[in-house]
Amino acid sequence: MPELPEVQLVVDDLKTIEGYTIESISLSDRIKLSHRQGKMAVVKHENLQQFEQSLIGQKINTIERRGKYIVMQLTNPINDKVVIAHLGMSGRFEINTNRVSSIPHTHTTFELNYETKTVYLHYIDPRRFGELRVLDHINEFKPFQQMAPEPFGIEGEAYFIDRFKQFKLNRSTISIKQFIMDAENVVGCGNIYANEALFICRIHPLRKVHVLTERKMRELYKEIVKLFIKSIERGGSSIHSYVHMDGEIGSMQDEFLIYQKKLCPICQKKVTSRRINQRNSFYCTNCQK
DNA sequence: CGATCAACCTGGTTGC
DNA sequence: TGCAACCAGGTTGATC
Ligand SMILES: [Zn+2]
Repeated sequence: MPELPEVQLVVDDLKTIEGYTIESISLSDRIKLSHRQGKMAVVKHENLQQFEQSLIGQKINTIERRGKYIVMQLTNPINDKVVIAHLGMSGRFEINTNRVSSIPHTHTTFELNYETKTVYLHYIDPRRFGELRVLDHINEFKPFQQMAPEPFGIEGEAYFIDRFKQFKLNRSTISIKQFIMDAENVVGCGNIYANEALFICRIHPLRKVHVLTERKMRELYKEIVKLFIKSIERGGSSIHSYVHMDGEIGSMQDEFLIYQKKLCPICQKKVTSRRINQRNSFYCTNCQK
């Protein structure tokens, strides 16, 4: 499910539980088994009991997005905490009044109270690539330390261009696709939006970053942000799982120009599909240089 | 440094 | 039709 727009939509839905207090937590047998085997699926904490104990009694203060991560600031009179969640490839949340989820692969259920209301927050993740962590402070989380600014703020573009200049100076030979999928350059750009943005800007995904111009890089950055906004407006891309917690799906997948396409929408020639850095890339060798 | 692969997983789609 | 092979919005760490 998850590139920046999809994560943003999840966060928007999760905001309904801001102000709720965590009463109890239950974990799936799958998670418990995984931990017994020393694999730590989904719950990235050495000790499951500690994980639960550190959350019970905490009030959910705010829920925000940072890159593709979901950040929940928790507060209680003794020690505040922060939950950092990532949806991996197939993770999603659902909020309802069912104490026990009927959905397969529900791995974590939080019982939440607000005054007289009780709701349940379920985390569902068939592939279990997602992550739930509890930390004392957000600064402890390594991936945030080197992460580029948020793309909807004003610093994003300047940061992106600074990074580009550094790579150029260092004679870096990495490809442009690799560059834009690196959260240290721009956050939230996954495989789909990387393919789409490069096609729209007519840049070949294997083009070396150092041969591109600053002008072209600014254009590319703006296109990525534009795609993010367009996607959020359309409710995100829904391919393998739902985006919205009410089961509604997005329609951004109908707007794809190159991702998983057979023919180029510009010249009608056959689209090339090739694995680059473990991800499938779609591009037109005629239109993208 | 950078590209590639493996690991972590299940389920839907494709192709023989 | 049946079933195996292949593929999927991600991230990290090892290897070459
Ligand atoms: Zn073309």
